[in-house]
Amino acid sequence: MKKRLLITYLIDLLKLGAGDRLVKAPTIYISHIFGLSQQSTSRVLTELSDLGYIHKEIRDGTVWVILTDRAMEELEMFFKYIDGARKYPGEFIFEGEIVKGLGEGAYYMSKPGYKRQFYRTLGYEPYPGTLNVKLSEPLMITQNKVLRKMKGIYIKGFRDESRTFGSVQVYPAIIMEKLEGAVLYARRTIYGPDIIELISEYYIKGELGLKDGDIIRFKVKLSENY
Amino acid sequence: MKKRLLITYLIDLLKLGAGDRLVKAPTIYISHIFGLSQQSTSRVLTELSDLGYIHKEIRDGTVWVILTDRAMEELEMFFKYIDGARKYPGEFIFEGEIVKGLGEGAYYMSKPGYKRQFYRTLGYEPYPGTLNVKLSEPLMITQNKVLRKMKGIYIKGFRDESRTFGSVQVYPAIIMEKLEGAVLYARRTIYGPDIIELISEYYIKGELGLKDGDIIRFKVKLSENY
DNA sequence: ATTACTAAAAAACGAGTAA
DNA sequence: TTTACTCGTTTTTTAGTAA
Repeated sequence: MKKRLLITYLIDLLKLGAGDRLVKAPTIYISHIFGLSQQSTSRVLTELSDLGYIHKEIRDGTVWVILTDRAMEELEMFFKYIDGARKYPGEFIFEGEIVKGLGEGAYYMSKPGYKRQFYRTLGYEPYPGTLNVKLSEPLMITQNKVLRKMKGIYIKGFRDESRTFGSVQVYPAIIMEKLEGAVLYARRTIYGPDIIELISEYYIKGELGLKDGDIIRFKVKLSENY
Repeated sequence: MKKRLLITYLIDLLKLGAGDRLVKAPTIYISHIFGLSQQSTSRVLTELSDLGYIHKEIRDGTVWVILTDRAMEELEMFFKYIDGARKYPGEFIFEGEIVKGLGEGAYYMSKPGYKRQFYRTLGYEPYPGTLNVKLSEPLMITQNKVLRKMKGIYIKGFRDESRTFGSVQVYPAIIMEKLEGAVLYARRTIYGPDIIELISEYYIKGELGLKDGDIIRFKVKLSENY
């Protein structure tokens, strides 16, 4: 069964008070909450138990359940997601750890072919270098994959004497609620979906007093154009 | 498709910012958020549109969506439910309008066969009369159906000279955060699931300064025994 | 590039029912 | 009373593909 559906059932059980104690949960009346038949309800509870989301036992022939820590973690993540959707609709908020890049960002950012286009679309020439952020939460990684697919501001690739440079996309971002910058996605990249790259007019770490290993937060607000 | 599942998709769209403006939502990348294939995503968006939850249009070959008022109402209800589950797990909070009953409550409540048992289980003899509350929100009505099924404190039926009196169940409740009382469910009742009956040691309306037509709130905390 | 139809496979569902 | 199995039916899903 799909996880997002399982979670809605966990919410129902949480509401019954199963978050911190065993509660009586006869399938025949839980079925009214779940909106399923008694049989399907039994099946769902068994599946939740098999997946380690609930502890289920039968006393005097009726089911009692309590949510596991695993379920509570899953619920917390879901609630966090919902809170974000309610409070900051249209915003992608990221949090991750600053990691050392390979230094190749500086090389690319200094190419006039990119610099001109950045100036035209973002209003400034970026500092020659990118800041790499390592995402660890699964939610962040999904968000990164999705944002990448959305095709923000398109920066065309070009070729100089020696080689070709691929196209990139950028999304204006606010870093640590202070500094303007942008998320940068290179068409061809060596990084996986757990790394996200930032650029700005200024040297980000210096400007914000941060160093490698520090936690950094930033948000991308989706514009009307993408 | 099940409503609870539809709502999770609406939350995803809300997060994208579709709550107040048309947002670009190409099925191929929305599919990453939904956790479905491109084809299923297309089908889900079509269904959401058919059900009146989103307005969907195609510009230059890609889908743009905006949530309808109907969807926002549905989401608000869901959020309210979740907030309740998080803040008051194990509690059933009711809100409804005080309505005039048929006066038959007073007759039943004055029967010694019931009075003795109420005293033993609730610790007091109830005021001879019941307060009828009319529930209008669908969530409240569902909650009422569920609570009724849960079998709280069991009060046995009995017979006197003339007739038999059916069994009832009660759940201790706190009325308007002040007055102790109980929800009463008669085994045989003439009321539908949109009416819920309250009893208390005192005359509830008098004690709380309420009259017919006023809004009343109360909560039932599920005990460890049911 | 998209969207979304068709068709076949997979998953979920509930009635009947045993324990 | 319960729970939960079997099994036939319905619903949901995705690959392939046309537009």
